[in-house]
Amino acid sequence: MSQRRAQVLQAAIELLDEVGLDGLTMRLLASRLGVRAGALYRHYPSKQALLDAMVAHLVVPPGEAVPPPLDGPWDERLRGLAIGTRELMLAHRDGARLMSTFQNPGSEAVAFYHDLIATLAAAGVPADTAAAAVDTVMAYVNGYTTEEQARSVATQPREFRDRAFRAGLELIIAGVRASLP
Amino acid sequence: MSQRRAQVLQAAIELLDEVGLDGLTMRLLASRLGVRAGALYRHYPSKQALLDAMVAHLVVPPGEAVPPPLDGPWDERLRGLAIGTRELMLAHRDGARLMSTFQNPGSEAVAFYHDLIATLAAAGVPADTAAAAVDTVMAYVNGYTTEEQARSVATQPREFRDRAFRAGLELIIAGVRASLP
DNA sequence: TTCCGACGTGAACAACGTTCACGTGTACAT
DNA sequence: ATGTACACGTGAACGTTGTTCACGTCGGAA
Repeated sequence: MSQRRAQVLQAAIELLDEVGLDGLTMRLLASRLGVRAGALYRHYPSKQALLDAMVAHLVVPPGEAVPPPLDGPWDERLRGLAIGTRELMLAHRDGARLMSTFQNPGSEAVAFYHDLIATLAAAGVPADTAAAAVDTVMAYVNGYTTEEQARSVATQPREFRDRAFRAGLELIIAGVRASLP
Repeated sequence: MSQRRAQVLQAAIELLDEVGLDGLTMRLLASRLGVRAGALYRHYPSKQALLDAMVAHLVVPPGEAVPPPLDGPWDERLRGLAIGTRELMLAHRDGARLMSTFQNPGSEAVAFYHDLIATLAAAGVPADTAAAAVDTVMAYVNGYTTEEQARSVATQPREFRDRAFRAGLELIIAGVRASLP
C-alpha cells in the first residue's frame, strides 16, 4: 500500500469522527490534507472505494488480536461476537451506518461464521437453528446499534444502552438454549 | 389535505418502487407529474418532509385495520408486531431504509408499545424483560429487513427469507418464554 | 541528461436540493 | 363585469456534491 494512500485513509477516519458520515466530503477531506479534491482520486478510484477501505481498516485494526474468543462454550462465543461487533461499530461516529455501506463479508469473517455455527452444532444445537442463531444475533446487533447511533447525541448514558443491549442479547441466547435437548 | 398534495405523495410512492430511494429525485418526481422541480415546494417544504409523509402514509394505509391483534396471548401479539412491521417494510422497494429516515415514533405506535409491554407483564414476564423483549424484536426486524432489502434483487426466494426471519423471531420468543416463572 | 512515475492543480461537468421573482388561471365577492 | 385573492407553476439561478481530465511539478533511476 502506497504511503500517501494510508495517510488519506487515516485522515478520512479522523474526519469521520469529527463531522460524521454525512459531513465526510471529498473536498473537506482534501482540504484537511492540504490538497484539492481531485487529487484524492489518485489514491482511491471513488468515494465508495474509500469508504470500503475505511470499513476494512476498522474491522481489522492492524496489530490487534481477533476479539471474539475462538474457543470456549458456544454461548460465550456468541456473546463475544455480538459485543465485539457492537464495540467495533461504536468505536467511531456513524460506525454502524458506515459498516452497512460494505457488503463484501470478507473471507475471514465468513470462516469465523462457519466455525461458530459448527461450534453451536457440536454443543447440540440443531443445524438450522445454529445458522439462524448467528444470523439473528447479527441482525439484532446491526438493528440495535444503527438505531442507537442514529439517535443523535446519546439521549441515554452509555451504561444504560449497554444494559439494554445485553438484555436483548441474553434473550436470544436463552432462546437458543431452549432449543437444546 | 390539499388535492394536489395527495397526488404528489402518491406519485412519490409509485416512483419509489420504480427507481428506489436513491433514484427518487425531486426533478424526476416533478417530471413524472409534468411539472418542474420547484413546483413541488408549494406542497412540501423540503424533500425530508415528503419522505416523512410517505412513511406516515405507508405505516397507516388508509381504510385498513390495525394489522397486529390487539388482544390474545402475548407471544402471538409479539409475533404479529414483528411480522406486520416486516410486511410493511417489504411492501415497497427500500421500505426499511425509508422507514429509518423517520424518527417521530407517532403517538399511536407509542400507545401500542406500552399496551404490548403491559400484556407481556400481565403474562408473567418481568417488567424490564418485557420492555427489552419489544425493543429486541424491533431491533431484530429492522436489522434483518434492512439487510434483506440491501442485498439488491433478492438473491434468495421470498419463501426462504420468510423462513429464516421466522426462525430468528421464534428464537427471541423462546428466550422470552424462558424468563417466565 | 533524460525519462518516468507519483502527485497535485484548476477548471470544468452533470446532478442534486432549494429559493425566488414572476407569471398564470380559476373562483368568489363586490 | 370587475377586482381580488389564492393555488399552482415557470425559469433561472445558487451552492453543494462526486467525478474527470489535460496539464503541470518534482525527485530518483537509467
